Amino acid sequence: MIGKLKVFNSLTRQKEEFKPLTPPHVGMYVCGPTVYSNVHLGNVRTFLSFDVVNRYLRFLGYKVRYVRNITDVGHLSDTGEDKISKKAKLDQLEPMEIVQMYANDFHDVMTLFNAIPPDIEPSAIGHLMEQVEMTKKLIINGYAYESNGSVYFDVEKYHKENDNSYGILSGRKIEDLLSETRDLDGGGDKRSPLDFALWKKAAPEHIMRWKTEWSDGFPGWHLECSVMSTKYLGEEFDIHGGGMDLKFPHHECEIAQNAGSHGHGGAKYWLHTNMLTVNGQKMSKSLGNSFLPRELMSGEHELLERGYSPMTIRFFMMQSHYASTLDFSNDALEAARKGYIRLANGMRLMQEMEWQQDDGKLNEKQVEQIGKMLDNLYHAMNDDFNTALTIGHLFNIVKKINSLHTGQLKFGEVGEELFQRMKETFLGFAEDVLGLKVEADVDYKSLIDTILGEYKDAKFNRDFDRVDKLRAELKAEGIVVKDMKEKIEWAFEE
RNA sequence: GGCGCUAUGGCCGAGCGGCUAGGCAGAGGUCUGCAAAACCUUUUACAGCGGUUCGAAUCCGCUUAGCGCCUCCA
Repeated sequence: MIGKLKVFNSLTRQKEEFKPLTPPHVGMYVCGPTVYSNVHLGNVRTFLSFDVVNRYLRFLGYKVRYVRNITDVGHLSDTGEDKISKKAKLDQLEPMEIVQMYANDFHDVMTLFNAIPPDIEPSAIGHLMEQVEMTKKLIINGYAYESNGSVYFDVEKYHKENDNSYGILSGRKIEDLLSETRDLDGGGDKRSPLDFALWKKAAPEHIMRWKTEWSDGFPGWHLECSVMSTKYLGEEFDIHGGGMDLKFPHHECEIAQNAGSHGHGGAKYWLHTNMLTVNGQKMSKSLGNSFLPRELMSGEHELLERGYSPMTIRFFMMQSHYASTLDFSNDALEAARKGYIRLANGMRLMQEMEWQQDDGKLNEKQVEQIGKMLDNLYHAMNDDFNTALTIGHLFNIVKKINSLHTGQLKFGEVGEELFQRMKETFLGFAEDVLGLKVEADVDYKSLIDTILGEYKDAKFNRDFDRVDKLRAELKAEGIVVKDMKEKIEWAFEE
């Protein structure tokens, strides 16, 4: 390994050296989507950011257990209804149909963007028992109380008895919160407006409900992440990630639940990704400015001039740091598209390029320069996963690749050993770490048509050797040419 | 109102005390049957006003503009 990995820890608000609790193992939990609708690009950005974190840790040799949940219950909308059941009612479907539909969509989208799936993808409903258990434990420990069939977390009591630690993550002061809370959804059952639900009694019309000793109800949103991270990663684990907007109250409450039930706050390092913006404003479903991945790819959106491929979008996102906001615009996307083509061409050349001895003599200056460029890739990623800088360094290497390709730089000047290292490192960072791949952005149908045009000309000229050759070459690719009376057709070989 | 963040060249976007970021766009050149690509060179910067320092996009203060969280949100 070259240098040390440093991460910006939201908990301490500092960049810290990353030291796993039990190396070489790393436990990472990321808050996944609530599957009540299609994921939008903002969601995608967060998951792609953590995809790179996961990839880089593995690249460095860590054995990562990556857990990312699916929220299928407990997440309430502003009207106080469960998001899933609300959508189910609207579409006249079973809540689980909604869950399945959008979870499938989410997975499809992440696959398109070449994200590595998590090792465990637990769902909230699948862990109801555990949630009930944790709620009981919190009651026993005195940090939760039952009120009218619901169970709430006693924030102030927890705060007093645990070093005033409510607000430790988000930097909020409990007094400020108290003086400014707005009391929504008739929380008359709560002792304090700061308290949050662990278990909620279901209204009669509520479809998703389970029987417990407290009531027919459903679990609170914050609880699932505490339960599932603890179950699969332990009471203490390495990394917890999520979008900035989850920092408060969601993650703050998670810490409180963890500490309240077993004495440990959960993760050692908290990583938060920043928002994707459109014209300077946060992309969100509620603001109505969100883009669906599909819209971006097809270009069917009023703000878009054309469609962009998944890798172009991935590249575009990697060009900024995960903790900075990233603004979406046609110009930025178009620049990314061209930039990505340049990088992809470099990747393609590098994949195919093999060492060859030529008349070049080892050039100290080149060797040093290239060696430094390769080290820089590590330095950039080690610095809190700086993918933007990494890409900058990759482009510098692309110049060298192109020069080798055109012969402006001789292989001999680089030397075999460095060349092999260059190939391995360059492709390692581009493909394995950043998760970029060369996409065949070529319309194979028009390619076939071009070849068939040749075929037709050759036939017209009675150049049957050429005709036979073209037909054989296409057949080798699994395509049969069919000479019809009026035209020439093709089909996949059966 | 509280807490926090950001302002970099035509566009995007790194850097966060001295060392060419990078991409896109623009200009010139090399190469080339043409075109493209590639390579080389090059023009536009650090919101404003003060301060700290031998030296500041980079640290501190103020001003201005914008954003986020505080309420569902990745």
